[in-house]
Amino acid sequence: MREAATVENRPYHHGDLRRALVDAASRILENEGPSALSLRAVAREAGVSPAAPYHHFKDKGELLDAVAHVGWDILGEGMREARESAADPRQVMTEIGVAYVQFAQRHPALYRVMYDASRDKTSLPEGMKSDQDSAYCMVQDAFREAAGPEVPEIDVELATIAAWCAAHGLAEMNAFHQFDPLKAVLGGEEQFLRAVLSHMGMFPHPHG
Amino acid sequence: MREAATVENRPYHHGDLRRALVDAASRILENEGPSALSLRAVAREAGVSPAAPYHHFKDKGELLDAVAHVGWDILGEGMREARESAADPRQVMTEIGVAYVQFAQRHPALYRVMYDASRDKTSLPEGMKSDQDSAYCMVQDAFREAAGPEVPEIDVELATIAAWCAAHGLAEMNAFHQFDPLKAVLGGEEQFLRAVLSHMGMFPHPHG
DNA sequence: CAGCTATCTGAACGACGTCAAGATCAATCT
DNA sequence: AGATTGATCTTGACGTCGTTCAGATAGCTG
Repeated sequence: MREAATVENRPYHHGDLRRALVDAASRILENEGPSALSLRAVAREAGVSPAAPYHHFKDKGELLDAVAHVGWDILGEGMREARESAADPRQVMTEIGVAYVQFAQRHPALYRVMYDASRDKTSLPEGMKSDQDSAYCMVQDAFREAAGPEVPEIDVELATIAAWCAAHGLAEMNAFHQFDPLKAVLGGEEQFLRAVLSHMGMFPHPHG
Repeated sequence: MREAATVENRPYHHGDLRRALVDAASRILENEGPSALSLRAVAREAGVSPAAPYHHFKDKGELLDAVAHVGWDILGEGMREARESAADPRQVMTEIGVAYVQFAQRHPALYRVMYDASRDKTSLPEGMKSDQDSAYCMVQDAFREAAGPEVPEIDVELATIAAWCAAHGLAEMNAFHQFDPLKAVLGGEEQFLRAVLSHMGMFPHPHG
């Protein structure tokens, strides 16, 4: 019978420390922000010594990769839901975009870790490349479907990249309190997001 | 007669340490990357003790703010040049966009510092807010001019935000080696940038 | 049961951001 | 001129960090 993760009668061997560390890191990230996310703090939160994580991760970066991995999982799930909740198929892209940006807004620190993990790396770590690809392919498929077979593949590719970049940019800007006054004028976060997205070429808007 | 900045007959008082520190920080950022940018390393590079910077900056963050400040200066200059080099006024936006993304591509670490400096801050530091605003207003004016007087101001605002976010997203993605294979196919960085920008609604493209 | 290997601890190292106390020097006041 | 003041810089220290290594512990295999 396995307990939660924090602290109990602490057997010498934890049993599932790897998962516990990732959970602890996510918790710290959410509650205290990225500046509090040290390896030692994670170990502390998980109730083990500062050196324990090194038996499950090569270094701090590899832990963050694992955290990023679950981030991509959650984001992918949100995008999938958004795609299937779209009434008009012409609006699939917009709904996916909203879901994407809202994810970044709800988990700003995690979102940042996800991109930091893939930055400055010549080759992405094993699982993450495929996670990222799966989300990317979702957008690509939506474009291919909306465009029809006569549109050349290179344009589908470029449109996907354009949409991804635009969403990423909006996500970063929006997640870190820019544009706050304008949000008030437009009546809320989501209104604002949809308004901006509707000004980007690849996110069709409902009313004309 | 003032010498360069690194190391010489080192008088006890430096004379212009503040500027020397910012220069040293920029140099480290460019040559060794953001992970090497510690306060101590900056002091070392400037030839002073680790505590010396604290007489010119409240903490490390304030030094980075100063570095970001010069970054916005350089970026603003590049955007200004791009605006004036645009032949067709309908393409001003595109040229500014290219200049923006190319700046991030040439100074990836600096670009990151510029946005890190404005993140997680309830109120932006003195000079930076105005620097950022001046660049932002440049884009806004370009849109207002291109749109004409019958377009409501709120749409100009939203289009500006949309363009800014899109450019920022492309800048981040492009600066950190994603999409490398596609660049090869399209025949170079700038070709790629223009192709992606042309798929974003607010950057008009020349050929049709 | 003995031994092997994976897992975890404890202690240590160098680097970091930051601070307090003292040294040094430029400018100002008398 | 000489004394004083305030800004600038150094020295030394504190606590935290990432990381390593030798040794303790415990689950697994024979």
